[in-house]
Amino acid sequence: MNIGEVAKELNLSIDTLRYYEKMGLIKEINKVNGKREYSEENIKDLRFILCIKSAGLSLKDIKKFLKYYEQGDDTLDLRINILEKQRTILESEIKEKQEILNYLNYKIDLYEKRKGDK
Amino acid sequence: MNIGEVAKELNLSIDTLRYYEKMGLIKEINKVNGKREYSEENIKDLRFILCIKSAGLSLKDIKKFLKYYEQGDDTLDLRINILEKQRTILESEIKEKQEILNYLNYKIDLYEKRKGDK
DNA sequence: TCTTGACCTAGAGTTGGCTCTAGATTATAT
DNA sequence: ATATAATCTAGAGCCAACTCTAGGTCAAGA
Repeated sequence: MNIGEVAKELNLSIDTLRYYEKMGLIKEINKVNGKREYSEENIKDLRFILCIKSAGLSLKDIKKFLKYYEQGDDTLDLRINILEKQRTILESEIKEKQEILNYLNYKIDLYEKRKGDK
Repeated sequence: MNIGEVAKELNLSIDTLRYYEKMGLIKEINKVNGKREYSEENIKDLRFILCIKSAGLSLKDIKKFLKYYEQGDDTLDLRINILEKQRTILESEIKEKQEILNYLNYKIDLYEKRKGDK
């Protein structure tokens, strides 16, 4: 599969695919006549990345996660650590946004009342 | 009040104060011997900015909001619009993060189980 | 007088995750 | 032979909201 097909298949941009490779998220793609030729395994790797990415991990954490993943089951705890750290971050982001939302609702209410008073 | 005192009082950095001024969020601060001298009104304006900022508005939206604010009660609806748009954004961010969190919990569960199996 | 510390400016750098640009190469269709 | 489309590279640009840098001014204290 060439890069354009992979991009379409995975719903990523071509630039993003090259970017992930440059960042070392995936190993260097084999090239034929200077053009990337993605193997099934490459695609599987990319799908896995998108999967952990959907847990909200940064590319940096994804890279760390993959490194541990390659090292096998001895690193399960390390991988769990990454996910739990991410959970903590997400929980506090949600809490913060919820508080902002409450405040915003309060403000909107005030404005609506003032509008009624006019 | 000089800039350092204001920064301490409002818990902002000096750079941020100058930045807000440069961005046109607040009017130009009066200078004495080339140094900013903040009036009580300047501080009140800044507090108001921080107040709407805590509703999660971008600086761009804050600026728009302030512009309407100055124009008086005729712009109440316009201001409400800004706040409601922000509410919509916040709600969908929370929802999205909640979904990511659910997925993350699911992943962590899987990993914990695998750990138990080992 | 000299040093310290707070302030000044314009403009560059930071962050993450892309996205775009310019110029080159290659394969395919006419 | 040539036009088109897809690919390649290195490196710049984008976004927001700051943050930092370099080099300069200024007033007060020892």
